[in-house]
Amino acid sequence: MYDDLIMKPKDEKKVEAIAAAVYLLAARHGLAAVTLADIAREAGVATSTLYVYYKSREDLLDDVYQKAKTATVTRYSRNDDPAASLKSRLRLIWNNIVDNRIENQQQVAFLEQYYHSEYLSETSCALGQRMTAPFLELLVGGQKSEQLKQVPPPLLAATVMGLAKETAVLVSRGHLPDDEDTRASGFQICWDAIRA
Amino acid sequence: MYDDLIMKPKDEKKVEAIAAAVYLLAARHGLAAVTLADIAREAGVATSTLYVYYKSREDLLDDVYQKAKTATVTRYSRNDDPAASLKSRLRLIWNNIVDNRIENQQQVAFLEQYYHSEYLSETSCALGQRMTAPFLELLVGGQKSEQLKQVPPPLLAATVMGLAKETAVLVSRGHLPDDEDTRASGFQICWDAIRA
Amino acid sequence: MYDDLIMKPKDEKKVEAIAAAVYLLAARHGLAAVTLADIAREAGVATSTLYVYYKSREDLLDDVYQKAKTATVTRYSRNDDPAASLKSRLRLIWNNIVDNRIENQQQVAFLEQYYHSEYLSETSCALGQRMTAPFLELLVGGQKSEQLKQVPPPLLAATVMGLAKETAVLVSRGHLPDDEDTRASGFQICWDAIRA
Amino acid sequence: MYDDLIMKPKDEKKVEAIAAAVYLLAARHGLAAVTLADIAREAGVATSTLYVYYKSREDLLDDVYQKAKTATVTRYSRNDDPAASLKSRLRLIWNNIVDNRIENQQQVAFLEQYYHSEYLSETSCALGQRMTAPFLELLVGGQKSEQLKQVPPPLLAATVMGLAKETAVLVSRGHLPDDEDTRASGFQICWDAIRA
DNA sequence: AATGAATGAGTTTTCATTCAT
DNA sequence: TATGAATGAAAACTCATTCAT
Repeated sequence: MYDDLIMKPKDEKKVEAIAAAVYLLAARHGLAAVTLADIAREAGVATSTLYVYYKSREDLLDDVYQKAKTATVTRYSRNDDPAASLKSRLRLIWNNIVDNRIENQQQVAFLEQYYHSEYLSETSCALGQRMTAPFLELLVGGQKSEQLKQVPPPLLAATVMGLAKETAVLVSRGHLPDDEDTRASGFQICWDAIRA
Repeated sequence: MYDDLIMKPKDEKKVEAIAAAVYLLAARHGLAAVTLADIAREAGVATSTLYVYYKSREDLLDDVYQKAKTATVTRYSRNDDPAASLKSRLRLIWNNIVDNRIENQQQVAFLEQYYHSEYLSETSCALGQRMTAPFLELLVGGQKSEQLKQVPPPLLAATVMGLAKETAVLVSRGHLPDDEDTRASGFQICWDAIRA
Repeated sequence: MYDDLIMKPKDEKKVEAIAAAVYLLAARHGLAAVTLADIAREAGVATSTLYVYYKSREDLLDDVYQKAKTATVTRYSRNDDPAASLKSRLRLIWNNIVDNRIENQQQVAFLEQYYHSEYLSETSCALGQRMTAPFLELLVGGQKSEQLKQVPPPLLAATVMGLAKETAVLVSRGHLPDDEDTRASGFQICWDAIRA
Repeated sequence: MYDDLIMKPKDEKKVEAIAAAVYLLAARHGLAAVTLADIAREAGVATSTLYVYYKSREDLLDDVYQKAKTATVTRYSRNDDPAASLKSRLRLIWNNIVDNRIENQQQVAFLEQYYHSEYLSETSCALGQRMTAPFLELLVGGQKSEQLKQVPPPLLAATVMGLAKETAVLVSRGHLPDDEDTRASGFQICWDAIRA
């Protein structure tokens, strides 16, 4: 009965309003409690309008997830200068991750909940890996120049991202101030963790 | 130990079966998709029987959360020897955290989802902080003896736990082998991260 | 997620009330216009109760169809005496069909609409053929004794059933009186149609 | 010819495409399952375009019904020669009915479902009777010349039409071959049924 | 005339919770 | 204590219809 798996997003503004509504509501009430009626109300459209853009609730959330994931990973490498030193580049990336977590709390809250709550579509799953490939290459380069520990590269990557996340969470919850000291301490920990 | 949230915990076996069902289903299908009917079926009781043990769905999940959280945190300090060196004690704790994540994946999956998806009851929230207090004290002691970095203690705690988590996730997903090398590299990273 | 294809009818009275509601509403408003809320109201239960008995609207209608079809075909051979003459037996069957159509108009109305409106489940489809087998044998017997025309037996069966239906429809619509004359004329036409 | 039910029948091709879509979809999925979106897609127009031609869904179906009904009844008397013998004329009509049912299965499927499923508009209802009037007159003529049974004329009409339908259904379903024998047997049954 | 987009008013379906036994 | 059955409230989803372009 249905032709296409994904419907054409017609009005980009509405699609973005829908995504923003999902982020907000997931962060505020928890993804499990977010209904299509909530999303529609927050996005300023009728519930049935959501079905003009998406075939089902699952489709909607999956698309929003992909949008958010792409945006997030893109922010990780913002202002990255390939000519800079390894430590400088990692500091920038680490800061980008912390910034992203703090500035886009709602998006991050949604991403983490959706990641757990439903089996991601294969497309979404592959997406994550594709985006982190350049980051892995940077780390491998650091290992070759013997600046970083000779451990499995995914462990290095997980260390950087995990530590950035922990710092950001502490800041978001008010356990740490969002200042230069926090950034300095946080990255020092990160750098000491991975350097050779 | 038991407050009024739990109504008539006569049959401990049933309570455990219910908790086990919740862990399994949350890990398999995502907590948001777990219905009381699912839990009852998996636990081998009738749906209405759940109300013999709990006042509501929220109560049930909250109790299961507290059980899991307590068990988890308890495992963190298993075999801890207060007389041992700081590094030894942290290595043991780090390994305990990794072990717990690998051996009790379903429980951990539930804990993380529940933590995100709904506002924890105050009781549950306080629980987490109470359990980690001794760990924080250990770290503060390490700072006083100048073995650890002079940064806010929560940052040290988050570092240890975050890094243990990252290692365990890589192992669980098959990206790293579950062997001595992994443990050695993982803890080396952790120790370098926090040591002065 | 679901265990059984067909749920166990728990309260036979309710199942019958549901079926009766479907017959009544299908006859009154047309099957396409019958909603689950209508059925529930007419049957004196809550809408959600329908889902205690059936997995979906389709399942419900399919089960009601099978019930009605079985009941109908059973009525066709009511009081049939295998020892009676061919003509007597056919007259009885023909009358039974006419009676059924007149007395169970609602059921018949539902059967005809459901037959058209949705692709019947294979089970339902097979049912029809199984029930008419004895009738076909009777006709074949009549051909062997050269009392009936030597034409394909399904054509004889369709003739008897089709003519009984036409008579019943004329009576139901008030175009013919429901009396002995009508029965006599009607069966005379039928007998002349098939006799050798 | 056109009343106010039809709004702007400018493009006859589109109107025909719409009707064809209705026949096809009603036969394939059942009339109850046919949505305006389905019809539009099958007819190659936008859904809202249907409202250029019709005021509502009901109007659309009613118009399509009238078209189909007229076409069908017209086919019944195709090549009818008022000068021919009664039996010849009835044989022709009987064959025309069988032909129509076999050749226009989709149209017939739609007609029967629409006839059952919704109360026909008065116009549509009257149409059916108007079309069959000449046929009734032919039968009454046959009774006057004592060639046909002295029974209520509607019974004779129903007999002829009902038997033609049954034969056609058996052929359509593959239970009978579409050959001369089938036609001969079929009409023999019909003629024996009604002749005096 | 033709249509893509939007929607209100419904429909089916789900599920936590209650209740009689 | 345990449960099968029932249900109200709310969820997802559908679709005929409207409207700006």
